[in-house]
Amino acid sequence: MNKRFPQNAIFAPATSLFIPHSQNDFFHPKTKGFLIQKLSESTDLFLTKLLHTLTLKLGFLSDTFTVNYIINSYVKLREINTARKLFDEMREPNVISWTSVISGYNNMGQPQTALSMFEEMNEDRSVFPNEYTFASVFKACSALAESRIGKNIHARLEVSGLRSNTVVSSSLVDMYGKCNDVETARRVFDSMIGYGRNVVSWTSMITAYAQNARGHEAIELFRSFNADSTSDKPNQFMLASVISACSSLGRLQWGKVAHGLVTRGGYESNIVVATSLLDMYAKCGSLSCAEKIFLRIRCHSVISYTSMIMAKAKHGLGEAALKLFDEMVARRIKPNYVTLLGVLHACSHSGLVNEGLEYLNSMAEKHGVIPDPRHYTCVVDMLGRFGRVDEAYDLAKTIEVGAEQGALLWGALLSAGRLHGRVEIVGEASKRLIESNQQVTSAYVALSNVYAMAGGWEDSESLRLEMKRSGNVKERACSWIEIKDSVYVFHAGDLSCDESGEIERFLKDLEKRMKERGHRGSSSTITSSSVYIDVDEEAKEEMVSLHCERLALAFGMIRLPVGSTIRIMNNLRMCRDCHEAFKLISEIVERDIVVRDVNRFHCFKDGSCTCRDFW
DNA sequence: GTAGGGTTAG
Repeated sequence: MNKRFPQNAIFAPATSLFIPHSQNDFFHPKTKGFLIQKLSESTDLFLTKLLHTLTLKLGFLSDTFTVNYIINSYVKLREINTARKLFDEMREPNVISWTSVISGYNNMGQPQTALSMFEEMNEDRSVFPNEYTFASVFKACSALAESRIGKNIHARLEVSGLRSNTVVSSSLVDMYGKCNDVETARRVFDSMIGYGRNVVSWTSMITAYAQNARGHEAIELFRSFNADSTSDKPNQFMLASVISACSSLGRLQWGKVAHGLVTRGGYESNIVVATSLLDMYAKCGSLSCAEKIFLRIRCHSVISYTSMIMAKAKHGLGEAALKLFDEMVARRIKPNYVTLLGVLHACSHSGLVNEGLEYLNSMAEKHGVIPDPRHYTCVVDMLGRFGRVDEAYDLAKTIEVGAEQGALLWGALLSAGRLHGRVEIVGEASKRLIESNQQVTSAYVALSNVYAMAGGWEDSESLRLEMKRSGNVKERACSWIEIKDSVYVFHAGDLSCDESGEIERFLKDLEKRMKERGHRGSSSTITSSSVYIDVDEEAKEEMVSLHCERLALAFGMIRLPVGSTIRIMNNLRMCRDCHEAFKLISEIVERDIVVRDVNRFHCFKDGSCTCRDFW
């Protein structure tokens, strides 16, 4: 029998390492080192299995230290079941064995199992979680967005005395952020000042703000990070979050500064960063810049395609969005439910109603995405916008939804009913909305109006009183526009700006041009404020809000000639029957951006920003 | 000397 190890590829490069030559050598301490080294390097399942077998033959399977390496090798290769089996066979798993498997479940997208293992570990009594374990467990809680469990484990962490650890605390900040408890996230973040924060801690907190619609605080914190002399430089994780905050705020200037930082940091080729940039440009109104970013992405993902499809859909370019979807499928990038939402939005916002229905009916079979209530809501909205209210209602009735999504579904139908003067549908949708218990003011107002119209004045009055008692009062709607580096806010109903006469003339001109292009007028066409007489309260507010968006646009365009800085914010969106207006506006704005950006893009005083090349 | 945290579309 040949006592030597076979001279194959596994052993060949290891000349500097110990190579066993005799039976006794198998048990030489260096053999273990050799196995461990190979296990930690392995990126191949066959090799790991071979090393696993070798470990068994050499009698090292009872050695916790060595087995941990095998477990981790399987975890890296995403063979979680094999790792778990090996773990279950261990005589004395230590905290590292437990943590490795918990982390493995996290990596496989099985946070629930990760948490079950953590509970099992706590029952064991012979082994105790450490900082590594807590960090992994909070990551599982983040993935589940389950604050009840997270808080419970946080309490255990405090008792354990392991909280003064940057990694554990950062994972806590992230966990609270993902559970929408931003205040607690901030408290943990503030408490970290005693033992140090790093770029990950800051990113966790910035992300907590960015993902909870608190973009201004995200940007403010990013500024503090940059001002803090002990901080590192922002990296791709932080920049992606910051750019996302700029998108949600529609602040193009800030987004461009972040783009400059991306360029300077060398992160432009990072797919996540690039996707966040394209989304930012699209949401800040610049579809052409978004497209430039998109075309520069070398290795596309489902998210980059979905973002671009969404961008085109929101800008009223339905057919272009659908073309992009075809391209994506042809490139074998598998669409997911968000992509299909984008496709349906594209149909909805461009009047491609039959195409939209076709996508809904074939998406499961053709793309393996089963339509969920969000897709149906989108189609209900689409049918409603284009007057097919009965079909919308019939479809809505067949959909089983939870309260939150139900509010969106019936809200869409409520709008449709109101838009097309269908009192009975408004009544039904309002009732369903109120039943959903989602504090939707519009439902109370609409139902109250339905009662009033039917002569049920007492019912109407009591409903309004109930609304006031419950404090169910909607925030005042507003629109805003960024001009140079200032933001102008327009509140619904506030038509008092100095230029109102000029704006009025501009709107009339715009309306005329829309008519020339064959646009059909409707209740939400650009009009003067006088049309609001005899419109119900809620509809009036909605219309004023839409009107103000146009005021904002008009304001920017009248005040500033082409070539100066105009920026439309992300709440500029397609609304019913206004495609033509939107196209006109987009044309003007897009042209303006190009002129402006070629000449005026400065990110840094030192001139080191290469972003100019981009333009 | 083995295990841990942060990013993008909706």
